[in-house]
Amino acid sequence: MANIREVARQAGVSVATVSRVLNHPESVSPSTMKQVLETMKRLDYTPNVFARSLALNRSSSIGLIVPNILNPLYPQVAKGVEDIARQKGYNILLCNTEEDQEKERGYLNMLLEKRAGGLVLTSSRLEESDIERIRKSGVPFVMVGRNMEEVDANMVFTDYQMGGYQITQHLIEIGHRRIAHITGNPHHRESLEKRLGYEKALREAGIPILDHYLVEGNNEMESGYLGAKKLLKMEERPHAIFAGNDLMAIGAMEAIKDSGLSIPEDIGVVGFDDINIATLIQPRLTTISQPVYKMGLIAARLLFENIENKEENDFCQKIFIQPKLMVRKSCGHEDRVREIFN
Amino acid sequence: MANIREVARQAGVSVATVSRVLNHPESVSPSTMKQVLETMKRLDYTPNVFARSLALNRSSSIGLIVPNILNPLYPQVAKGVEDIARQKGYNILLCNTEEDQEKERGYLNMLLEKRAGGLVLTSSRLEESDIERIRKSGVPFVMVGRNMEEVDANMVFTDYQMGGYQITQHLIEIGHRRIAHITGNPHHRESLEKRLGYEKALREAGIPILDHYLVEGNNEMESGYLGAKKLLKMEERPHAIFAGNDLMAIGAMEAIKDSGLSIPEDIGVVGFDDINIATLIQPRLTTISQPVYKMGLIAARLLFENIENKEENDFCQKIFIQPKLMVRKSCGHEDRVREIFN
DNA sequence: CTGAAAGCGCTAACAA
DNA sequence: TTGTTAGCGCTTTCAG
Repeated sequence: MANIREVARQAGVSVATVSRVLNHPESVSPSTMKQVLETMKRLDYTPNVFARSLALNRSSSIGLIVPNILNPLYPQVAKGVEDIARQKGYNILLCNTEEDQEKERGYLNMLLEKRAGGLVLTSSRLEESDIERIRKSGVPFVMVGRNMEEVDANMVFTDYQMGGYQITQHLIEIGHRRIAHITGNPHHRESLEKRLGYEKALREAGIPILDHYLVEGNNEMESGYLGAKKLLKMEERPHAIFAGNDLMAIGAMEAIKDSGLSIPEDIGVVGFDDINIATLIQPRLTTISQPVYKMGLIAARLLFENIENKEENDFCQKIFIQPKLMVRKSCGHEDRVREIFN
Repeated sequence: MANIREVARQAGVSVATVSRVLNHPESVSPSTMKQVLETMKRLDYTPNVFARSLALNRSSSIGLIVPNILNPLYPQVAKGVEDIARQKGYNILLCNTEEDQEKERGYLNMLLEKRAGGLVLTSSRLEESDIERIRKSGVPFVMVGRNMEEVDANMVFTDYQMGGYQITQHLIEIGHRRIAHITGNPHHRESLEKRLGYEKALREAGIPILDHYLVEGNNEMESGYLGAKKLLKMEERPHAIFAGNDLMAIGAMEAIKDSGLSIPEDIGVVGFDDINIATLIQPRLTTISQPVYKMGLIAARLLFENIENKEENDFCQKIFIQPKLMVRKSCGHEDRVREIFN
């Protein structure tokens, strides 16, 4: 493979000029420019990325950290980020943490060592001190799906509390009173916020908040199944279950079906996320929609703004996305159903 | 960040020795070894990957090319590959081609330029000449989910023809006679093979193969929807539809439901892949299962064998994985149902 | 077992 | 506008 020196030699210029053609084309005269470009093409020259990265001390990769690539939410975010990154000539380093903070920290170290050009952290479990470390490293980053209020950083997220509020309120509105909630990992801010929204809606409606209607899950389908089983055993079986995400809602639906009950006649179920499966299962799942693909796009654009103008971006943006209630059939109340599919 | 020179200085040795500690520990005396290791730890030293890559002319990234990250099949493969890569200290460069050959080729070039340590190509659309180019570049690679018989390369794939045969035969066995097939992209080898299996089963059963029962799809859900719509309009409506993958099967099911028909009473539907949604929809989808996560693991292991012993691996492996028929409810014949989700 | 030194290919400051 | 040259940090011969 030809290198820059060979191009320079054959084009009859210095390596600096060749480098300039690539990096500062405005500072090269049209004629030499043409000369060099032709030689490059003739020799099928491609700059060595390692050498370039070494000299610049940064790479053209975006580190993308996701908690669980098997949750259909994240491939959508990934696609959003990737679509922008490709345009910019960057590529994606995929890091799947399996909701494990240690793993996530390990990946973070790796990405910092590899001097990723930028970072997108989705539903990150990192602590403030980790974030501080990223900032110190100078690598631009954006957080998606997590609002760390106390931290000054670029973020794109939805209003989870609002979402939890909206969907609980909807359940109340259509007549449910005994409403249970299966939370995500209770240590996660998002889970807490969804729950706060849930409680707020209950409180406003004058419905007592019952501890035993609050079941702990972990965002995986199985925990929804288990959580629902637990709820179904209760003497005062809930009228409806609000699961902290769609995966758990689907698990809950399975549990309900397995118990010989039907949805929504015997018990309503709603979720959060609006993953694509939500419209494919029966009954279709009422849920809160977040435009995840778009959030990926937005995050990536924001990231590149920071990569490209490192200096002037000392002000962080917190981009708030309004969640949207998708009323389908799993919550009951047939006449309010809006069909989504096709 | 400390560099190798600083470590060498503080440890009172040469940079070469420090490098040796990292790369050829067997050639360093225990005492200096200890000395150097301690200094490294004290200075919190991490080798600069760019410099290393530049010197070695290869990186510690695995390029992973997938046709469509939104198809739940591929995140599973990705996870398989990633799980192995992480163990080996490699990371994943994710490339999503959207089934576009040009895009795939673009990514391939990028990965070759970036001197990826290895490549995993899933359901690749590349041509023989592209494969030849990879081989020439010396970058080890493994293909997943595509069998290029004529090409000598490492491959992990399932027997698509067998799968198509098995599932069609099952449909025949339980009484269906008019069986239609919605193909994947007809230019893809896998689609062709599935179709050949379908035709073979029909032929063996003495059922005529009808051109108009062969509808062209493209592996996306919508094409399944459209394909089924087309089939439902026919005078002699098919008894069952074999869709080339689960996504299309789900699309077909939607179309059937939209037409007011029921599955499997009016018409049976079967798919291919056994993505996780298959057990979540109603009726549960009869399909052909491939252990995709495991295939990812196998492919990655094979890849690292090649990365680690570049010389001695001049023999390519073609790893054939037997597909498995998962009989559920969408094909009809209740009494043969085996439940999967518990 | 260890050290000196020559690259790996590129960028950018400095000079012209 | 262009060229010279000093790094960037590491690996690996080649000597010792």
